[in-house]
Amino acid sequence: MAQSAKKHDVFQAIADPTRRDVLKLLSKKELPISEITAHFPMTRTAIAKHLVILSEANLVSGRKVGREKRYRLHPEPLTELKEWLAYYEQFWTNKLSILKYVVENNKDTQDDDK
Amino acid sequence: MAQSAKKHDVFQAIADPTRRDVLKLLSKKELPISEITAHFPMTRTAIAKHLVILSEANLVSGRKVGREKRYRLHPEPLTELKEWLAYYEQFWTNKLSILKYVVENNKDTQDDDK
DNA sequence: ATTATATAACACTATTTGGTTTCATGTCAA
DNA sequence: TTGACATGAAACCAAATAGTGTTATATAAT
Repeated sequence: MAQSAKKHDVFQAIADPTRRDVLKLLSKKELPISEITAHFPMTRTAIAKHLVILSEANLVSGRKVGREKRYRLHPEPLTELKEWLAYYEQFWTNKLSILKYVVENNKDTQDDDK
Repeated sequence: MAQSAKKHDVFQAIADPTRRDVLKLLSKKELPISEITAHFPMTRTAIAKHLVILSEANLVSGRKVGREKRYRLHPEPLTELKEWLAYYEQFWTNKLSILKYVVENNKDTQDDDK
């Protein structure tokens, strides 16, 4: 399957909450699809499709180990996000009210379930 | 369709290239829909829908001025993106090739480690 | 070799998305 | 008031996504 086909970019890849959670999971360690699936209320096939999208954005890659395929995180494409974001930082680095916003809306969606 | 303010989050809002371009446009100055539309190869209605999505993510707001509605940028919700991204910076701050890339493009690498 | 397991490959459906056209409403200016 | 302009809203359409289930293939262990 296409690993470099840029059908999906990093912006689309992280738009989905499930995919963000998958990335978070894989940031801890390499995992096979079945183990990833165990953390979500959906089928393995659905997770596999999410992994395809993440792969197309080059955010993850899979390597076969025996009969399972282990996926691991590739954070590099996130630099594109950071680049994009950098442009807008000029608009808040001199606005202290933003800090207030961050504190009041501290919605970090990281779940460290394992 | 009930437009609850959080139907679209910032991640979904910026997933579309057109919407990212709209944000960039509005970062220069406040603009009415018709002027925004002039920059894109699509109808005013399509742009209006994108603006609804951006509004739901609180990335833009519109105020009526006479018979036109001027939209302006609200960069604050992008901090959520920055927060999310900060978690992954740990994975490339020790990868010097990436750091080099970022530095060479004059992007500051402040880390909001959690 | 047989069997159990992990993943791949399809086929299908429902929903969402991004876009259109059409029509209605409201505002400015002559 | 009338006409031009700007927006809002609805109905509709095509394509892409996200999900399902089933079947096939490859590998590991016995």
